[in-house]
Amino acid sequence: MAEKKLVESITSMDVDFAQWYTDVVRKAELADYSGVKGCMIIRPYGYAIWENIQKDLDARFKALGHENVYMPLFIPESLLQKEKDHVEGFAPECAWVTFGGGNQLSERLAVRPTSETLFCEHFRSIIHSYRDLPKLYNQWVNVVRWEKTTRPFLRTSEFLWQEGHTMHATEEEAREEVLRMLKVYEDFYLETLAIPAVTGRKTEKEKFAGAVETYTIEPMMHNGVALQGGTSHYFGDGFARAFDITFTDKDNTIRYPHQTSWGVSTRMIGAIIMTHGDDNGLILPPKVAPVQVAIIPVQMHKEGVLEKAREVADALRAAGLRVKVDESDNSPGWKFAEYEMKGVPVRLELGPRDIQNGSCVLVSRATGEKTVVSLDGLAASVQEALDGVHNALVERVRKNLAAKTFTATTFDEFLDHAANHPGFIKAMWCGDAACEEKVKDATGGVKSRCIPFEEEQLSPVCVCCGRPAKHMLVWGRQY
RNA sequence: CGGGGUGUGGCUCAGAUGGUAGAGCGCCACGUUCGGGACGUGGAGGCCGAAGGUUCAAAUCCUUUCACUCCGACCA
Repeated sequence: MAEKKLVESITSMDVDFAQWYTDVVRKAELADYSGVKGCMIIRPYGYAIWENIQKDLDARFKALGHENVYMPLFIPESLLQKEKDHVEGFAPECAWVTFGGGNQLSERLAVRPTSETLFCEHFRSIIHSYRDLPKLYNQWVNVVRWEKTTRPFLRTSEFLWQEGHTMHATEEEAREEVLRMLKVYEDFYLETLAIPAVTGRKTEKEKFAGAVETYTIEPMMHNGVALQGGTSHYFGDGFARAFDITFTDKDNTIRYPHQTSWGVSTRMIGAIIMTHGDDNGLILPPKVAPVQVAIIPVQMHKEGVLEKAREVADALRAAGLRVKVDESDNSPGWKFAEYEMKGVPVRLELGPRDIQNGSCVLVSRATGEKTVVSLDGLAASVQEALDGVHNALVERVRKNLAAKTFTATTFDEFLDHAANHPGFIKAMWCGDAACEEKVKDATGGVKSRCIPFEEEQLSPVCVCCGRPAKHMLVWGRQY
């Protein structure tokens, strides 16, 4: 991080974090603005990250028995209205189709903001017996939510995500599923995205529309602001009752199944940018980087340089790595800066000198450290370096999270942190939504992130009202 | 939805008191270069976000509108 600033075209994070973010998004060619309000164009480099995310998560879902399905893009209004809390939650953000083929529709159709209702309608027709349960479904789709203000990846009117929807015979089993899937997200964030994060349960005030309980993963961005990084909901049998989904149990009793849903979105790409990036641009976790190794031939007009570079690339590819040789006629210096900006985890410099020595220069994007490595057994050295980048990122995020997590036992202390120390605040809470409201007003936007799974007993009383505390909350500002 | 900002070649911007568009970078061609954003020569590219209005004349003044962006409220 103490590297000198090489890319003049990116605004420094310390000067203007928001501007830095949009600079990185555009300069690294992740996304571009489109002619459609609030919607972005995800460019090939950004989309390739999403594809890698999908591949990894999809395998995790399937390993636990989930099957992929596809539900319609449109939801009839009557269907959306079956569950009261759900409608109220989404009504303000719905886009409606009122015309089709030049004719006004008899019933308008919502462009899906989420698909609980469609799944419920389908479940009603396919669930009849305990033998039909559980149903473990997932879909990779786009959804539309009419947002007031948008920002690439973090909040756009249309975004891509996966939504898992499951039905279970018992509450116990459904609750296990909810926590199991949150754990999948937590593992994925850590193992694949190199982002250690806080997990826990949302308060009543912050939970999903229609849910009994909402669990969340809350990564902290480099600047101390939280991002709701994924959610897993337990619905009880509320939707099942609203949609009249029943099954006959083993004891010949008719029961309502218990439901869950869980999702993560392209917002995770925003999380990657904002947790790992630096003033030279993006830093991609090796597991999702579209290009893991950029090979820069130096003096490539010299006999044998390009050939050797291609040969090295092929050897690395054979070892399962994603490799790019930049044969363009830009100068090596330009290429160094370019791949740093695009966050390629490992760079190899290969010139006549190296070839003569049977070696090349390996540079880590995480640390900037340059080492000379032998071309013999290069794949192993590169893999080691990629692991090194992953670990360095995890360590850096862990430190940032620790350094920017504060504790408050009095309201004054809380206000001081909220005003002067960007990050998370741990504090005790009485359980009353009124205190959450009061904190939000007093601090200009600090909200409860979650009741973490690992609570501490910081004080016997609520930091806000002084009544006996029920839980420890993690608080923070959010994107 | 409230408050602020910005719209001029692909990008960043310059265009006082209105007179019909410039620069740097990028792009294309050729040549020389190549170990931290190389250089030379030549070339292409914009009626100034859009619509009205004032004027002999509008990138410039007025009105409206749209888009983007930042800060709030709302949400993944």
